[in-house]
Amino acid sequence: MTSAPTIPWLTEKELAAWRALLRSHGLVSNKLDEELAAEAGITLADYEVLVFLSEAPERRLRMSELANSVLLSRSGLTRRIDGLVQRGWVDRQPCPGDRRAVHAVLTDAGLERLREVAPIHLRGVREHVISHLTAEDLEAMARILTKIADPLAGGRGDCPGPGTAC
Amino acid sequence: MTSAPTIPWLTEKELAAWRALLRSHGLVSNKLDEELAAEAGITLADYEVLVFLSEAPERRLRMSELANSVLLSRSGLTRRIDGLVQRGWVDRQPCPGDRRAVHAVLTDAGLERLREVAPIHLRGVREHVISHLTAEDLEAMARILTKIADPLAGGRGDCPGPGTAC
DNA sequence: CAAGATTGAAAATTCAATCTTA
DNA sequence: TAAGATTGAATTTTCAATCTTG
Repeated sequence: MTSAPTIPWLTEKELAAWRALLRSHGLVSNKLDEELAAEAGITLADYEVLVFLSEAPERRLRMSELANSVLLSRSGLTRRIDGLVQRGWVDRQPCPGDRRAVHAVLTDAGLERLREVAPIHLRGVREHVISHLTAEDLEAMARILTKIADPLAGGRGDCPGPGTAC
Repeated sequence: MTSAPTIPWLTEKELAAWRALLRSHGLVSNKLDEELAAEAGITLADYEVLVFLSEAPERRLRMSELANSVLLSRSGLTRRIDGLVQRGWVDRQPCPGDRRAVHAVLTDAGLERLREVAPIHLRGVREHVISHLTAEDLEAMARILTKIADPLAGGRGDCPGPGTAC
């Protein structure tokens, strides 16, 4: 075997770990989305928007920040918020201090809806993810996957943090 | 605090592990897709189809099986294959023994293209995933995420296996 | 009638262009 | 001029209906 141009392949174990990430995420997401649609009439994507807003200070976030959080393009988020506004779960408000920006705000009705739906989603997470793992597994999983995610999160963590203008 | 109807929340650690899965997958996928598009002019989604076919016996898979593998609806796969056929990387062939079924077959040109593109993708996987982890991390990651994925994979594993008709 | 695949219509997402404000 | 958000056009994905074969 003459030495071919070295291709930087991965070892079996590296490949297995990477593919397990793809596979587990895909299967769990599909399942949770399916269950949420069937039992609560809401998309996992919409649900996630409500969750992020509910945990933000004053239940509000700039469109751009929210788009980053839910891993969606800005125009994609614009349309997703359109739908949530129509259903009365989110409100659009001008951002005081920067008139270019817009805040998406979780309404009382949106929070109410989230409270109704959350138990269904969380049951799914427990059933399809948590229930298979030990406490040690959970700690390792969070630690390992955080090491992967952090370097890609634009340098700093995910949260806008107190330094964010407006 | 009067005992409210018990909502089955998750603990902090459970939530952290679950969210780390969502976040790491999303960030890595976006990054790899971006890099592949920029440097190789191919979508991560298309790339994955080529990979699955290249690893299948005789480089061929039934449309349904392939759709399951890449987590896409049947009609979605039909259209994805349309594109790959147009570019000459995949061929459609009747399935001998079951005339309802169709095989997607990786062409020589498709295999060639895959060989060109793989190094770019694998470099990304190494850079954004593997490089942050120890050997123990990799083993734990594969073990844990497999425990999550397996129960959702329709009972048996992922591979069609030798028992598959046709 | 059920299974496998495809098609047309609808929904979701992205890209490029636009509009407003910093 | 750049940043933030939105819009129209194009792409991608899904749903329901259809067509063919078991």
